[in-house]
Amino acid sequence: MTNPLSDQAVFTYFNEIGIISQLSAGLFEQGLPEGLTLSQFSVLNWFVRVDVEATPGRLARAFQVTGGAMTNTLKKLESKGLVKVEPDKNSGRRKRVTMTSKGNQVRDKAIKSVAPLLREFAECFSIEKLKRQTRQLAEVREYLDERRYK
Amino acid sequence: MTNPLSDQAVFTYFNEIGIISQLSAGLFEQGLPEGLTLSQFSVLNWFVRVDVEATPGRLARAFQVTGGAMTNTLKKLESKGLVKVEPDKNSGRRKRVTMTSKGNQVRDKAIKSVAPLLREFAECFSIEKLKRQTRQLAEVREYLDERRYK
DNA sequence: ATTAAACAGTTTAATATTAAACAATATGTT
DNA sequence: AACATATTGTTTAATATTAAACTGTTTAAT
Repeated sequence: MTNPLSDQAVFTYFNEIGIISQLSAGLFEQGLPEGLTLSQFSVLNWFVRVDVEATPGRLARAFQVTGGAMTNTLKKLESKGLVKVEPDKNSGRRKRVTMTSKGNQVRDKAIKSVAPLLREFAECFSIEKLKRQTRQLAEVREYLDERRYK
Repeated sequence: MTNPLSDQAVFTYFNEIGIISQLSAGLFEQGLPEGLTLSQFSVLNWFVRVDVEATPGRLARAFQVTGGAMTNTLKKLESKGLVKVEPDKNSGRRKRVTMTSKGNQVRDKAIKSVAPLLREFAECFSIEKLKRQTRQLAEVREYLDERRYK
């Protein structure tokens, strides 16, 4: 039995998320240096937080984008000299992506430029609440990810 | 004084939101009929939930997109015969947008096609929790919206 | 009444993304 | 060993979006 009320609740939920995604990405990118996009910054940040090397496929999976999108992002980063993309010695179809020292510097600069934005936000919203929300969001994200190819 | 830990928490929060936005829009659009995009469906849905007529500008503000984006969305809807766009009799620069009866039918059909998706989701996540989260998200959305043009 | 400013909507150029087709390489089965 | 299949990454075409320039209209100020 369908329940239009709960349907509407679910729809509204995702609608809010979509708008926040759009607004936050816009605000965030305004603060980024070197014409970095959010995707590009995210890749640089990944190299600091997760691992010092990666394959394009691993990055694409990490950010839930298509391989084509990651190819594009990496090309932009490479043309700015922020990452290095080399053939993998052990496998002819893989590539090995690493961050350059310039990439590291630009990432630090980016962190500094957006810090005021983030701090201002953190003043208005309790970090504890935010973390609680993040855990709930992660559950939803995992749910959606599982249903991605159905 | 900067706090990198809370910066990271805020960043992770918006990152989860961005990924959910992407995944949910993709899943949702797969279920939509007539090649409707999420934006197009959202406009149709608006006419049922909010008002029977609108201007392009009002819709653009409601969905937090640029005027150009709304022009594009309305053109697509108009070419499918789902909305009608007329000059406003009282003002030469405004236009008057209404949904056609076909638009109404397609919206109903769309609601029906995505209902299983929404219902499946509603079974996994308590509606009460969802509504609580939606209220929190709305606060964040309002915050971002206020800072949009700073 | 003129003129300047604000407003509503469209157009243009640029871009990030997707899905699908493609090339090259690796893996597994017989 | 040979061949089919899967994997990895790139390319291509389409599209939704943005910012900025532009057109036409209304409002306000003098």
